[in-house]
Amino acid sequence: MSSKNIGTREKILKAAWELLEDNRAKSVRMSDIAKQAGISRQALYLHFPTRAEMLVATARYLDDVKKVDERLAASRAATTGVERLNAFIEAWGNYIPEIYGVAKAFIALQDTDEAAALAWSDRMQAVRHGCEAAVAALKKEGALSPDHSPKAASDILWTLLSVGNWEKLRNDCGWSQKRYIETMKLTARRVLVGEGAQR
Amino acid sequence: MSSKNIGTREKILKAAWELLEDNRAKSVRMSDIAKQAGISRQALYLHFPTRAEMLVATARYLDDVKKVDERLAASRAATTGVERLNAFIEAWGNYIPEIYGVAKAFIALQDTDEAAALAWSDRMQAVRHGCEAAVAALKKEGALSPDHSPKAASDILWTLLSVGNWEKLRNDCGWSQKRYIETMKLTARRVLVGEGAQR
DNA sequence: TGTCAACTTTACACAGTGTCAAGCAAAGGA
DNA sequence: TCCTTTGCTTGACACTGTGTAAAGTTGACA
Repeated sequence: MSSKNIGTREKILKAAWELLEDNRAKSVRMSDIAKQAGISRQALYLHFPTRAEMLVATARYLDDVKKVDERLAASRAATTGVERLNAFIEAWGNYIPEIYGVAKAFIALQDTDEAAALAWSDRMQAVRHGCEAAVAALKKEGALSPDHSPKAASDILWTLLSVGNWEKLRNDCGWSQKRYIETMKLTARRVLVGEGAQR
Repeated sequence: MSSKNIGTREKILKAAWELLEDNRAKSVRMSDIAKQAGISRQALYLHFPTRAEMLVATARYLDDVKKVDERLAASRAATTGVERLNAFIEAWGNYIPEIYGVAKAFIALQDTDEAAALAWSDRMQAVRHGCEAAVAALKKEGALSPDHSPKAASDILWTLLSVGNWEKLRNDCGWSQKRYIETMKLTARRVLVGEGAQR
C-alpha cells in the first residue's frame, strides 16, 4: 500500500462514477459522493484535495476499467483505410455513452478549473490521435479527399466525433445509438474520402 | 415607460454583453456587471430577479441589435437549394462569433438553470428552422441525398453548425473564420446533397 | 500496552447568489 | 411649499457548496 486504504479510494471513485452516470445534468456534490460511498465528506478530502482532482481520478479509473486505449488501438487492425475509419468510429462512438456522465462533468468544469480542463484535453488528444491515424491510413492508399490536408481532415473528424455532437443527436434529436454510428460512418466517408474511393 | 428607468436597464444589458464578450470563460459575476454598468449590485436585482433572467434579456437584446432572424431570413432569397444552403451557413456561421460570449454563458447555465436552458433551446430552434428550410429547398429540387430523410438531414446540418463545433474548430484547431465557413459549406454539400447535384 | 493510520465529528472561512430594510435625491403634482 | 413616488444606494444577512482545521474514535499490529 502506498498510503491510505486502497479500498476506500476505489469506493469513492465508484460512487462518483455511479452518481455522474445517472444523475445527468444535476450537479453531483462532494457530500453526495461521500454519502454514496458510505463515508464522511471529510474523508473524501483525505483522498482527493479538490473536486477537480477527484473527477480526474474518476476519469482515469473509468478509462482503466473500460480500456479505451485498447479499444481505440484495436481499430488499427483493419486493413483498408475506410474499414479502419469505420472501426475507429465504432470504437469511439460506442465508448461515448459509457463515459458520458463523467464527460459532462468535465466539460462543465472546463471554464472554471484549470487542472480539469487540462485532464480532459489530454483525454481528447488520445481521440485525436486515433483520428489522425485513421486519416493517415486513408492518405496512404490515396483515398483521402483532395479537398483536405491530413491535418484538416483530422480536425474535421475529431469535431464530428465530439461528445457534444453525440449528445445533440442522441438527446436533442432522439437518434438511436445504432443510427448515430451508421450516420457518422457515412458522413465521415462522404467528407473525408475522395470521390473515386467512396467504398 | 412601463416601469423602471429604461436607460439603466439598457446600461445593464450592454455591460453584461461587454463583459461576456471579452471575459471569455472567466465567470462574469453579478457584481462585475453592476460595476461595469456603474450601478450598485442591488440595482441589478431591481431590474432582473435572477442572473439567468438577466442573461436571457441580454440574449434577446443581442438578437435585437444584431438582427439574427433577419439575417437568417435573408438566406431564403437564394434561388437554388445549394445556394440557399450556402447562404444559410454563411449567415449563421458569421453570426456565431458575434454572440459567442453570451452563447457560452448560456451553455454553461444549461445544466443548472431551467429558464436559461429553455431560452437557449428556443433560440437554437430558430436556427433549426433555418436548417429545415434549407433542407426543404434541396428536397424540392431533388438535390437532397437519398441517404437522409429531411428530418435526418436537418438534424445533421443543425449539429454540424452548432456553437460547440465552431468553438472547437476555431479555438482548438486554430481555423480562421473564413476557413470555417468554406469547410462547412463543402461538408454540408458533401453530406446532404445527392451525388448528381453536388454543384 | 502503546502507537499509528484511517476515519469521524464539529466548526469555520470564503465566494457568490439572492433577500430585506432603511435611507436618500430628484421629479412632479396638489 | 409640502408630499409622494420612483429609482437608486448602503449595509446586513441567509443560503449553498467548497475547502480547511482540529480534536476524538477505532482497529490493527508490534
